[in-house]
Amino acid sequence: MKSDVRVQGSEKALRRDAAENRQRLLDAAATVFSERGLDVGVDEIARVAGVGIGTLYRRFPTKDALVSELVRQVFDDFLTVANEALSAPNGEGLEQVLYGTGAILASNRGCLSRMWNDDETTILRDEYRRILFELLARAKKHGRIREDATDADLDLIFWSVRGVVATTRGVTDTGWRRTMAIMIAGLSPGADALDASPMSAQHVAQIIDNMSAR
Amino acid sequence: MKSDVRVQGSEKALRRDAAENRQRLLDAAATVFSERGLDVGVDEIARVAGVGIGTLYRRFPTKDALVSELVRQVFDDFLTVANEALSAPNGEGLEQVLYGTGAILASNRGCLSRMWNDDETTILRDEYRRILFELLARAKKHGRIREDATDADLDLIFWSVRGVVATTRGVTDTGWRRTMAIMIAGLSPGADALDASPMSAQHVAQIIDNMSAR
DNA sequence: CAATATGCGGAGTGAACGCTCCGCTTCGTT
DNA sequence: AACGAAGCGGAGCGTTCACTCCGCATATTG
Repeated sequence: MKSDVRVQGSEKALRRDAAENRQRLLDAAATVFSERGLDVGVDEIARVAGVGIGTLYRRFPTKDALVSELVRQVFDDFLTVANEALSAPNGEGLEQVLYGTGAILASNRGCLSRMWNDDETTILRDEYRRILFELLARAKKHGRIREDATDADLDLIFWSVRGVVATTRGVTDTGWRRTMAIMIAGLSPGADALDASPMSAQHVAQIIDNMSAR
Repeated sequence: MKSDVRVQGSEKALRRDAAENRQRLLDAAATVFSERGLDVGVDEIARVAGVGIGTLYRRFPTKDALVSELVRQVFDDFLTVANEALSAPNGEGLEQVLYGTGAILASNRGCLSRMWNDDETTILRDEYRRILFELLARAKKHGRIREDATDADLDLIFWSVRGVVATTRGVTDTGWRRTMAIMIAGLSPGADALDASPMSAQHVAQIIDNMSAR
């Protein structure tokens, strides 16, 4: 979703073979982490990518940095989906972005457990959440979502679906889709009154902080 | 929830000091795993329990065995809550057991990530699920839950809440409670039609198998 | 083509961690 | 009190895994 290797123009361009290898490493890492989790060793990543371990470490200072880059790309995808949903009519954008987010989560299982963020990812995440909140407001205005739904409820949907995706692995997509449908139905105007108060914004902020902390 | 040390009467009773140490280890493990996750080393568990590493390994053959015992106790608690809910009137037992389960999950964060099961735990789990399904049927009969809700939806609630609990850590209980409320509302008769088909029983079985596999 | 910078591979290093082993201690019994 | 069985501690072992280092290879420039 972003092919230029340079970041903020501060790094020198890579030699052609080096750039290729970098991409192979990212592809290999995405595949292997998805299929077998983040505990797979770096040597396995290098092997699948067809390069040496040294090459991996010349391109990514630590294993965490490699994972971070993958996470950054996932958030990049989230943001793309969110921006597209902004064009949806009649307040339908919220549902669109939620299902889109679920689909991305489902195809990036490997990175699910480590969602903490570097500075760049934090920016993407904040922008993504800002758009989600805007879409929630629109959905309310069109009567698709109940008035007492809160921004924090969207975070709950995210964490819930992430949990279901992590559990259902590659077995089926019906699990997270059904979860999404149930939660959206629970936030629709016709549903019963909710028997629990929403999370406070302070709590949400603290939780997100914890994720970044490690 | 079960103080006798013997299992199936096949093991000899422990010496008094040994039994004490065993309990201290379980308590220490529950605390430490809850607060810092399952990656904490066995030496730390032993240190907190105030015993040597050797003592830990004389009582539990592997670290996994120690975790398994904790998991078994959690499922024991699930089953207790489920049995209590069977006495609830007017089909209210389902909500009771769901919130009870959430509370147990929230107080056992450490074991969340490894829910795979030994034989004994599998029995507890199956019985627990059987009761949940019974309570779902009753809730439907009393018009508290929509007719098109399925057994598998209860598994989704479990996995969702577990995901939220894992994310919200010790910050707040409002997160998982709100999630539960939203999902129950989504399964209430008044809510919108669900925009997704349920998980098949086969898929659920496969997913649960995967959890036991490792 | 020559010259130089950049990149490459993978054996090796150090740290973390699960687990074992054995000399010493404590408990329970007679 | 005396004795054997059971328990205890923790140094140390083996393995795993992230990461480093350096002699060789390749791309790029002029």
